[in-house]
Amino acid sequence: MKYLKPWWSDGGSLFHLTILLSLAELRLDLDLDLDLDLYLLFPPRTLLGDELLLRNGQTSHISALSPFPASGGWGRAELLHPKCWERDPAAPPEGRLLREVRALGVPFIPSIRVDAWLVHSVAAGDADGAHALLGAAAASSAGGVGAGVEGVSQAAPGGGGGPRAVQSSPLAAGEEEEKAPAEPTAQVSDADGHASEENEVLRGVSHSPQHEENEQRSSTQKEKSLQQKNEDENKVADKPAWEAEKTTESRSERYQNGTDSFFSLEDLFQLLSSQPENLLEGVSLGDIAPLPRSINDGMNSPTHYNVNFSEAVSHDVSLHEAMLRCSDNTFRRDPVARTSQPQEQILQLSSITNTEQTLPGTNLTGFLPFVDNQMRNLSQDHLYDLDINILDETNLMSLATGFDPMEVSWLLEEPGYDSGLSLDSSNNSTSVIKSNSSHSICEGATGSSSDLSHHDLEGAVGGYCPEPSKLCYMNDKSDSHFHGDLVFQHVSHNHTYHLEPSALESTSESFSMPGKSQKISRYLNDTDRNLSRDERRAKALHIPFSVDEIIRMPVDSFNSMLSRHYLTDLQVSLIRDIRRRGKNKVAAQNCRKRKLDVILNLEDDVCSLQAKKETLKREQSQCHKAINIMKQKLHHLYCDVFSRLRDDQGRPVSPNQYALQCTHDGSVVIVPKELMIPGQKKENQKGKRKNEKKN
DNA sequence: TAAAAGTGTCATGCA
DNA sequence: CATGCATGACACTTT
Repeated sequence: MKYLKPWWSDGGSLFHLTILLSLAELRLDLDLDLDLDLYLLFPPRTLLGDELLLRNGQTSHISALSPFPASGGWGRAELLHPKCWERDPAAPPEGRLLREVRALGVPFIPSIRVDAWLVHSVAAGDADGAHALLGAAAASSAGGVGAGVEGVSQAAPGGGGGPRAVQSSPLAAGEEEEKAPAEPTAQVSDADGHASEENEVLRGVSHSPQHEENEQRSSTQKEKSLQQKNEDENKVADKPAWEAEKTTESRSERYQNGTDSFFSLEDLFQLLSSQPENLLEGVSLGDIAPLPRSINDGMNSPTHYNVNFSEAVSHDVSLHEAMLRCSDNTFRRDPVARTSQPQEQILQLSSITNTEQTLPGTNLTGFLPFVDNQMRNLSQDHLYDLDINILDETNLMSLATGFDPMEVSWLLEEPGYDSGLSLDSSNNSTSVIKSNSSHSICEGATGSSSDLSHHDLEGAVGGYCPEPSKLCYMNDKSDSHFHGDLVFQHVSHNHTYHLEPSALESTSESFSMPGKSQKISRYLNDTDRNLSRDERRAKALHIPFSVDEIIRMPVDSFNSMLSRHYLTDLQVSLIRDIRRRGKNKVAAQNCRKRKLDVILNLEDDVCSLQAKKETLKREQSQCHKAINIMKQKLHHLYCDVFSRLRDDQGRPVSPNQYALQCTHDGSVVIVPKELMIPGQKKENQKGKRKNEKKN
């Protein structure tokens, strides 16, 4: 194992650590000896040439990136550990980071980058082996870097001993050192020219005289620490992981009480979380799963590794991880310098990246066996800058940040999210992803830019973290314009409903993704869960108006409001969308009410008409009855009349031969039936039949 | 678990 | 032309 010792300042260890939390692919397991200053830098996006050392042994790099902003994309801030304040009362009560971030007022997603880089890799000397590498390049401004170095290739001796090599890496490193004491500097320089050259590039100040001096110094320290470490390792070697963690914790305490202060990332997150306007609002330490004792432990075996991953991230996120490595700060901050990366290396890495893209998924479910040896060597060479002390004397904590691009960007990608902006323009940020293929680790880092943008949009504005446990990215003001544009572009092109499925997938945008809402809702805390989507969006974008206000406000007031406040295009767009949707929602509700009222009214009409019908039927039957009664009376009267009638000869008049007929003048005459009007004749006949039947 | 009801949203047309 | 409103249609959620 090779470790590059963090450089030490007069006041203690000042370890500049790079932690790039890619929302998609990066995950960091680390626990570092951090003390005085912690510089947090906010990468607007991953930079070209950034290497990703994957825990599965793969090495990747960023092959396509947007230009580095001329203004300097790296926000940089300082966070002071409370212990530092104690030592330095004059130190500001809060880190520059917080102050600067507060001053930003722009969306940012917490991320952490401390000046040096940290490498965590499973590239090993053999194909199946794995080793963990923790690298700490010195900050360019920070002076030399001690280098307790062991051969990387010795991390997993015996080939096929990956698990063992991983789990016992620190110990194994010590053993290796005892058996064949490695000369760190010599190894660095003894590496083949190619590797050395790359190391030169990557390690930057590592080869400075001061650095060499520090290396020697740190080598001594490393040997001491190795002895201590080996003792500790032997004590805890057979203990369960949790016991090992306890041991590590106690060791941490010891370090805290000792000369070397201990400052883990957990401390960092706690510190951040303790801030009133904390940047990592809601960051749950539960999501920062403790690493099993050491990175190496975490790298112990694929199985163990996976288990840790699953446990480390308590969400259903796809756990991708990688360490984003860069040579040094200068390199990282300077795009020109960055482009000076050896093209060969880039190409090689690119090829690996491309190979990686073909792999199903990136959640590192196992160690990939096909790691190219050359690549491995390259990785090893790049991993010289590792300080065993880091593993040795630090409580290795897992910063489990397995981000699934689909899930970390849930807010923006909520089904139906519509920025209200045009559909037709291309999605630049997406194109970046596509250019790198959307599923590679490399893309994960690169894509994290866009993903970060999502968070920038949704979660980070004003420091709001929609998914606190997920969002650990910080942006700084210098990046805001750059990042903001990216964000806006992304959202601008994020209309969902006419995109092809592939596009939806690539943009993590789904208009109808079954189960996604539930998935999203899982990430919402109780407060946010009660909010509507627009409310969450408004909250995410830190829109200074309530959704209700936006919707109900008269158009004049609305327009004046928009003009009065300085709002980004994105905010204005969202506000208009909110207003449009809100009004339409009310309109739809009214429409449905009206529709329901119409239906209810129609039902009432039906009921009343049915009642009326029944009434009429009853009246009809009553009329019929009355008519029949009248007819009966008429018949009786008829019969009575005829019974009294006599002809000229005194004989009774038969009603069968004669009928009574009213004349126009009102008189009644007896008419022979054959002389009767046909209608009257029939009527009389009917009456006769009825009477006969009744009789 | 399937079906119905409810809801939000979008597209479209009209005023 | 911008805006509001109404409404059908669709997808999704809730019952």
